[in-house]
Amino acid sequence: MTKISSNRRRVTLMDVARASGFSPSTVSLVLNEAPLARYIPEKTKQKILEAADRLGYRPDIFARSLRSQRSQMIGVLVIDLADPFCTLILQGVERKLLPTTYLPIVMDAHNQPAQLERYVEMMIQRRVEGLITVANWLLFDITVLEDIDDRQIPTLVVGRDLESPTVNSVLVDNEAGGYAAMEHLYQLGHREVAFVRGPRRMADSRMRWKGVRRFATEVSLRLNSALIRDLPGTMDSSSSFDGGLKVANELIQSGEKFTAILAFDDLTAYGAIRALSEAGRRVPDDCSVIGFDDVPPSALSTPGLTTIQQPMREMGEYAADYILKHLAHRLEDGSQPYGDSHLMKPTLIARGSTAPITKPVRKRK
Amino acid sequence: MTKISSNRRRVTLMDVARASGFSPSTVSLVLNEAPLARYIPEKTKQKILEAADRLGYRPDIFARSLRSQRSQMIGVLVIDLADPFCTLILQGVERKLLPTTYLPIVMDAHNQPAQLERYVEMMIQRRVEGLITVANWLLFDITVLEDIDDRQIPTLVVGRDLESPTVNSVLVDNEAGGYAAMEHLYQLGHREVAFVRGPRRMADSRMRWKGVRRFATEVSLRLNSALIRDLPGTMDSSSSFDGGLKVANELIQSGEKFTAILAFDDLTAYGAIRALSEAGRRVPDDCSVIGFDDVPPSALSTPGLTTIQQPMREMGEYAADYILKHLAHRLEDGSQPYGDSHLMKPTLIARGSTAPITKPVRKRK
DNA sequence: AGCTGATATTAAATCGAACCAATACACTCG
DNA sequence: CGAGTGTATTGGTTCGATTTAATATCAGCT
Repeated sequence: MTKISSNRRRVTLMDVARASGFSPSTVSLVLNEAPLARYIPEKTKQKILEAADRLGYRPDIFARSLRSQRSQMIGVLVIDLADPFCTLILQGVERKLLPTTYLPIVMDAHNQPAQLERYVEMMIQRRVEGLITVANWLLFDITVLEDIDDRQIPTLVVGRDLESPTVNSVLVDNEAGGYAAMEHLYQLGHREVAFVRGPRRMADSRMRWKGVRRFATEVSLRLNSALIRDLPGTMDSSSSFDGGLKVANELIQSGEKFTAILAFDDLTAYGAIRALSEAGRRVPDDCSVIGFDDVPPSALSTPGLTTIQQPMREMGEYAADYILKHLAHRLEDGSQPYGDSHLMKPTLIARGSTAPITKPVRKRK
Repeated sequence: MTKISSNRRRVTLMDVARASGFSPSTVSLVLNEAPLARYIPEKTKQKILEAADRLGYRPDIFARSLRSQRSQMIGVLVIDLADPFCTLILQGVERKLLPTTYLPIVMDAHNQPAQLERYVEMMIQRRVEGLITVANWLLFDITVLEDIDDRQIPTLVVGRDLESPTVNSVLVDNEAGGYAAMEHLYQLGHREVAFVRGPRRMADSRMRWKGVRRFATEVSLRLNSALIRDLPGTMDSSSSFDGGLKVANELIQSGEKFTAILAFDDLTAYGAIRALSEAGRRVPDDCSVIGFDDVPPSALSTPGLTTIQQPMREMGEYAADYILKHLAHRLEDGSQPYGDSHLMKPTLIARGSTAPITKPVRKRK
């Protein structure tokens, strides 16, 4: 029965030593099940364990860290906590770390690159043993991570391909996702599809588009270039709603006919839905809309949003596993397979925002 | 120009001492601007600072913590990170802590009381200097916080009134919120309002209802008891969508006439909207819906959700301030004004899900 | 008796910074 | 001239656990 001591002073290893009649060294060996404890008789061990338990001994984490030079902490740097994308990945990381002795330290850069840099500094100062960066949006300078690399801290980037030879990453197979989204619309009968692509510079957007085009080519579908638009370049996740709204409005204004919109991500899709609604076009009756990500609200809105689901929790778990693996093998094998990026399969989630094209599109003005 | 050293070995206080020609003691005094440093001439200080900078000295946080018995960490225990309510509070906390030397340590209980308990243990073990608990939903056992109190760790609960004499809290003025929501619907002309209240045992729900009734009494409006329903008791935040869907369906099935729904929170409101939609009733044309919380998706859905906004970031900031204040005065004045709960003002956010009652309600079957 | 090797335990060094008590020197003043 | 005060610096201890090297005991063997 472990008892929580309510004494004012901390219970130290020395106290346990005194109480059990052995030296601090012996107590330490026993409590840590160190190799040297193999010759210590069971009877002694019992006495020590009993004493430690009775006094409610908890090793002082400061002293232990100082001596062992280990923090037992893994930094998780997130570009924006309010972005559900980040949150879900975080939950995956946490789930994997829970049964270990490692503690995730979460820092939120609030979409500001400067914060991110400062936080990397803080992470180093706090001596994190590994670093996971969730930065789907920010196009940040890779030099920030050089310090990290310098200190032999295993690092992984989630949700973005850094195209750096020194840092590994895990992300969704954007091309497969783009392909699946286009395929879904095509199978519902849509031939005139409008596209709201992500910012030009984003690798994510380029890969998704590549998938879309690959499918179009396979079925010999010609894409109308007047229906292809990009979100503006300087964006963070929270502004993609506004971007989607604006670009969809332009599409509607253009007068080009389309029966579906394939949006860069869920928030962009919601912006498009708002624009359609304001123009008097119903979703999905008058126009289907498909997103990308499957953030939690997508299941709750009416209509539910059809989207390409990124396995975010799984990506978080992969990240944590990656770090743990490297931490475990750090001593025997220091070399990492650098520049690797692991792709995970996306899944189409069909909800209410897409529908078969049955009747001819009503034109309203 | 601060240079990041890339040497294999850490730069220690001793190194700076050797490089500057002074003793470690002197170096320590200067770098910490300790009281005793007042007699040290500027010239010496400059030399030491220069040496420290040149070598890229960073104090070892383990050693410092051990000696000073301070972790410089503040624990933030969150009932569910995926809940936007928690996320926003977290951002408030972080914003306040950013300019300080304190680091927030976030732990996510994933809606499981058992986790919460385990995490409190971990927090104590990691020696957090303060604790903020965001637990709007969970009706957890207060005994968990007893250990905390025992150790003189300043603690604050956000989003729930614990009704405990030993722990303070900050939360929104739920009664004022309920009042404002009802007032809004009334002013739009709604007289037949349906209510989806929260679980009976939740203090939040009771207070909101009190506000609703107070307004109704003031304008002599009789509430139809057939239109008053409760969400089931055993719930977490993620299931309130399903709850809202189910209860709203029951209301629709009941055949009672109503022109608006006042929901316990935003997710419940979204559940209700789904139910209405499935029954062929449009929002807000056929029925207005109002929520409570103003979680981020509420602004993005179509129609946007009218709701009572909780000042979540501000509550987070208040919490951080509270802890910082107590930490600052810990030594001179250990006594806390226990059992206090600070109320913050909610704000009505009118969006597209509520509308004036103009035409008579179409009845569809 | 002397040696080996397994068993059992501990003294002492270490991690790096903080800080109290001590020292050394230069002054001023009665 | 010795006591007192302010200025400048440092030696040495402390925080609490880990770990290496060392010591002590005893059984078994030649």
